[in-house]
Amino acid sequence: MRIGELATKAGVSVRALRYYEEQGLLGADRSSSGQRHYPEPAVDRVRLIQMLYSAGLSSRTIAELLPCVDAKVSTPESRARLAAERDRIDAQIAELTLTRDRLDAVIACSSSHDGCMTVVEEPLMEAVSA
Amino acid sequence: MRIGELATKAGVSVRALRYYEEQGLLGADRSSSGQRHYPEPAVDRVRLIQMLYSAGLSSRTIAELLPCVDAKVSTPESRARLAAERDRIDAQIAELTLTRDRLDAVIACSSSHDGCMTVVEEPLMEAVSA
DNA sequence: CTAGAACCTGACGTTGACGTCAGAGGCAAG
DNA sequence: CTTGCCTCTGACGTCAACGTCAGGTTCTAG
Repeated sequence: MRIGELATKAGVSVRALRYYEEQGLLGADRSSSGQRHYPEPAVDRVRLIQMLYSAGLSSRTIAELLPCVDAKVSTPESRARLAAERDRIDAQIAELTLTRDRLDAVIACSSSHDGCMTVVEEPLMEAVSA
Repeated sequence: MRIGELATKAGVSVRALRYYEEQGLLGADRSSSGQRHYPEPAVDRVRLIQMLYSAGLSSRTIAELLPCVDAKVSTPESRARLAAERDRIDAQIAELTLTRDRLDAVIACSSSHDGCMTVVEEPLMEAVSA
């Protein structure tokens, strides 16, 4: 498939796909006239790349991770790299959960205004700064 | 307290505090010579601002949310605004959880290489694109 | 064969949350 | 009073993940 079709199927822009190639995240066959051609699994690959981007990973980090994913090279380094990013995401989830609970507390307080702020705020902030 | 002390206590840069003021997130008293002076609760406020930033909210959104938090104005609009952002964060948590599970699957596969990729990949990706 | 859609390679523009530097003034200590 | 640290206001720099435009080629439908 050509780049436009892949972009549509994966839900990203054509520019993004060219950028992924530039960053070494996504290879492409070239026709004799220079046009990019992708195999079907490229759709899933692009979606995976998008998942990792939206998890806050940089192009460089993703470029380091992807070989571990598809080449299935099970070196101790690759596994450590994957586990490290997994842990980063876990930490991010924990932090977001705290933020959400903080907002929930504010909402609850705003729905029936009591002095609940002073009760909730302190331990929550300590947990975050820790 | 002056800006340097607040920056240290809240764990952000002096530049960041001035930027928060510029964005209307953090007020400050001024001495006759023009230096900023903050009350003690500013520390918690800055930490809250940081929480919201790291949850992916923009300055503008935070500026709209903060009055709902401290003024405790319980208008239906303010509650809707808070709830909307809470839901956004919830969605973000769900997406991150999927990404983490995806990485976990890759790690498990990499630790004992079987054909687990083809089993796990499909339903997981559908859930994401949905 | 020809119009229009899709593709190509540069290359500059955008956005947000600051970093950083310049130049000038303010403040407590010795 | 002066040394040294803190603070002030601009204002330009940065970085990543693209958006967008220019100028040219290629594919496809009628």
